[in-house]
Amino acid sequence: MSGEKGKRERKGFTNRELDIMSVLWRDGSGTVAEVRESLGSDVGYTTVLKMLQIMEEKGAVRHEREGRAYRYFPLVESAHAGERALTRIVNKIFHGSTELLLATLVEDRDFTDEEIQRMRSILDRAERGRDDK
Amino acid sequence: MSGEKGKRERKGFTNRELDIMSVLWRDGSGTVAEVRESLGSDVGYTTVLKMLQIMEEKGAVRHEREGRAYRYFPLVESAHAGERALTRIVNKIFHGSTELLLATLVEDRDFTDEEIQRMRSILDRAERGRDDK
DNA sequence: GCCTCCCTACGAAGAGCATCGTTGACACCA
DNA sequence: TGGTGTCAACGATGCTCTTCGTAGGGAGGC
Repeated sequence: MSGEKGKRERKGFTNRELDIMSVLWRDGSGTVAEVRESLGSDVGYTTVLKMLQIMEEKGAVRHEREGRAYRYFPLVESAHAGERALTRIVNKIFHGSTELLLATLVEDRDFTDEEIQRMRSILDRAERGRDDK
Repeated sequence: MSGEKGKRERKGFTNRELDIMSVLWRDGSGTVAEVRESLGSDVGYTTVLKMLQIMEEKGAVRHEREGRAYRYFPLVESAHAGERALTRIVNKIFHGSTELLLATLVEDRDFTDEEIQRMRSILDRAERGRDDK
């Protein structure tokens, strides 16, 4: 059994954890007060602090001292979290069909010509990328 | 606003609930024994039964008698659950950018020419669909 | 010095999740 | 008719999530 990374195996974020990570990903970092502010503040200061402490234990964030306060930084990358979440959804909800996911994604959403063009480009790059291998 | 609509507000599925819904979506329906079989892992019969009973309370499934057993049917549609899950991911992880989600989705995945072509078609239809409005 | 903020640390509490043991009903059959 | 197997109902348990109250420490004002 591998000495995997001492602590907990990352299993995905809980709802609240995801709220907090979302803020850190967007802003790059945040103090407890800043994160709390961004959350919309129907949540107590010590609650946010506690969550960040637990998330640090789990290896999702780290902190640096900044004056008397701590500044928290995300350690898990959003792309990685997204990949994990998407894989789960594809498998559990769309029976492994990425196409079905894409169809659901674009349904009920409106895009501009530019957005659709950029999405086509993403598919083009994927195609070429595969060929390059 | 007396609102609150009596029943539980659907808040998304838990991990185990999603495992079970996935089986019901795939097969259309299932008895406790069938679902348990499909889950493969080492989960007890009464555990599956209990989960299904709770999910029925929450309005996610219903059951019909079949001989001495119950047959469970999904009430929530997979497309709806998928839409909800995707919205959450787009907002929390990809900052509202569907394009970023798509880029992550196709990255690290290999597709055949046919799959990519079909995904392009999905975008085409989305474009025409918008124009029709 | 002492008071008032602002910060972290600690622990507890309530709710929800996931699991299973036990019980009782019923049917089949030897 | 009594044993065996399959089923739902119910309650309990241990764990995680989320929340916050309270305590303690230091900086700055008066």
